[in-house]
Amino acid sequence: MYTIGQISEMFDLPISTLRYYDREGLFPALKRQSGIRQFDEKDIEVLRTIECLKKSGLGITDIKQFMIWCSQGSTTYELRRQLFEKQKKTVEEEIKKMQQTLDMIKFKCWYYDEAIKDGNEDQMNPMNTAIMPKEIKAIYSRQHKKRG
Amino acid sequence: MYTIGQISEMFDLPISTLRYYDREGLFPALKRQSGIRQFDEKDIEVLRTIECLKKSGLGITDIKQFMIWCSQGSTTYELRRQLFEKQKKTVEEEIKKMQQTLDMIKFKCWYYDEAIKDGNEDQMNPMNTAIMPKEIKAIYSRQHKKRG
DNA sequence: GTACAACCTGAGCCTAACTTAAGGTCAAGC
DNA sequence: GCTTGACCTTAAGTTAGGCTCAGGTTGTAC
Repeated sequence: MYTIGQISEMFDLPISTLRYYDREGLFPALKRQSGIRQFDEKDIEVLRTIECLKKSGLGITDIKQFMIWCSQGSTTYELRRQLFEKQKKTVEEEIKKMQQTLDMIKFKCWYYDEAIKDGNEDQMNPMNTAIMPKEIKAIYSRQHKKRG
Repeated sequence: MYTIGQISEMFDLPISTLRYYDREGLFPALKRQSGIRQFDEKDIEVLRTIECLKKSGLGITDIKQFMIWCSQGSTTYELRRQLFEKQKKTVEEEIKKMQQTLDMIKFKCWYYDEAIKDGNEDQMNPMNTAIMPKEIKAIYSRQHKKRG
């Protein structure tokens, strides 16, 4: 059994955040002793899960839903599996987008290296597509509809 | 020359967002005709840049700073380059973390596949570390300090 | 029996990035 | 000459994910 202060140290999370999670219903099984929260191993597992789900981009309300499903036993396995399948796709998509953004940034680094060497960038043209390698330009232009 | 409505369609951004960006000073060179915003090619380039910087995780205030640097000409090349170098590292880090999260999610998918087959998950143990492959467990356990 | 730390609650505050509401201008079409 | 639609402004509201603070309780040490 751990107090909120011990858990706070353990996970390096502010006490206020843990209370907030509890208020939002993220610890359906958390016990109390004359008002004071008592965290056991199961609550620690729950907190680990919260951290994982948060990292994957889930919001507090979705995490709450997941915790409710957990407390409902094996009838919700399928729902929980679906949640993770969906989240898998989301994260995979996100990684792909980040990779494109990274390519863009790498181009910008190169661009400013050149600009510093040459000293001839057009003042209000922070993204000169004319000199852009075309694979970068493709990513860049994907961000808006064609005109005309 | 484009109106705010045309730009809104072009970039699939709400008009309110474009006005918000303008209010925040993200279009230092935007012109007006009797109050009405007139977007030209340069403003479109600026908006593309805004979208790119946003994707890389930059906040509005940092983007504004960048736009100010752009309007200050070649004396700020170095500052702008540094911004992108920093951002490159940030995005690379983020991709790494996302990759770990993805591994975790993949494990969860597998876990629920098994649970659905066997029907024997421990009810309040949403993350059973005992059956976790150890490379996943390592990622998972990294999230909190050791106890005892 | 009192000092002190650690806990509790509820209400309100905060930031980011928008969004909505209320009220106003202006040109075109009928 | 009035309605419609696209534009404008300022101010306030929203959502997420917390944080802070005032005021109160609990438990252990001396």
